[in-house]
Amino acid sequence: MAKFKLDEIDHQILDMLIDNTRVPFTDIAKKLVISAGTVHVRVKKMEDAGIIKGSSLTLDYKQLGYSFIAYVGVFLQKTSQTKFVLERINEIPYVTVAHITTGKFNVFCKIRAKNTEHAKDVIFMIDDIEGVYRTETMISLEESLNDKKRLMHSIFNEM
Amino acid sequence: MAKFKLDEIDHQILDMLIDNTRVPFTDIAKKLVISAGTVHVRVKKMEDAGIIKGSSLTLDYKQLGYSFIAYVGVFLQKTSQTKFVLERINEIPYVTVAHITTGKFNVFCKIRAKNTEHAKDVIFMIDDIEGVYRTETMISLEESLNDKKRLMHSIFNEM
DNA sequence: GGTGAAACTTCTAATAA
DNA sequence: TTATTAGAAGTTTCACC
Repeated sequence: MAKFKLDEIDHQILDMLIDNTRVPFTDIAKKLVISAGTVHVRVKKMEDAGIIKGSSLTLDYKQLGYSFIAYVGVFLQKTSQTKFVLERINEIPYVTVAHITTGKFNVFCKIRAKNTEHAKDVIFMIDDIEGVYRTETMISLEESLNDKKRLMHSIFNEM
Repeated sequence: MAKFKLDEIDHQILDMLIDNTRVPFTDIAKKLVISAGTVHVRVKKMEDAGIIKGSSLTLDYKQLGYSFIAYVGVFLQKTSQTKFVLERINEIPYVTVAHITTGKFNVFCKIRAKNTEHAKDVIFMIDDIEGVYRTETMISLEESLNDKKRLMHSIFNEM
């Protein structure tokens, strides 16, 4: 993970790919007035450097029947159990992301479920993990994802 | 957004694309023993139906100098201001996702910042929004993302 | 629905600058 | 480092199952 300095061309390439990973390199090349070979080399370099960790689809989970989102704060009996509990939590597929946090909770995670009934099952799974003392749930009534592009622009414009 | 029934082939296609959106359709076709044309048509159909909302790169934000993650709970003076405040919050590029929630907070969001100093600025931006009464921050010491594939498998295996 | 092949487009690696 | 190039590979359409 060597420190890697991105230049303006790299930013522009990421800028096009972050919205649509299947944009042809020839399109990127045309827009940036460079060759497709250069785009290819640069993307490869960013992949090798680990800046680009991968690519993924954005699916409509609502349409797949998963419209329930909640955050679950987890209290542990002992802080030393954090790693163990985190691992168990990450085994639950309905947990999309988990954190070790400062503040009142030891672990904090986001879950995605079908409905309240299903969410209850998921929360009980968490409650049942050895070392978990108590959980506190916060239900999302509406989620708004912010465009990754905007964060990227902020990052680039100050580098 | 017509109800759209995915079959086993669709699942397999998504399964391959979710890990790497640039997998050639010919590779998918080979693996599923169907023609590349079929893969193409099916992906297009899922895009048209909105199941596939898009594709995006996974970047290493740590390497880009953004290693700070926190969740910020927002208390409002009046619940009626929720929509307005949510919009203002979403204008901040360092906010990656925001929710309207039940429970103690009115709005709950995730932020990504360079460091504690920068996070302070971001939190102050939120505090400064008209209608925001108070915020409460929870700092992530460690984040572990769960594999999307696992949620997808759970979704598919029960449909 | 799906196929297979044709026509077209894109990728990639080697070479040259 | 970047550009060019050419052969390999991938995409997309379409006539036909």
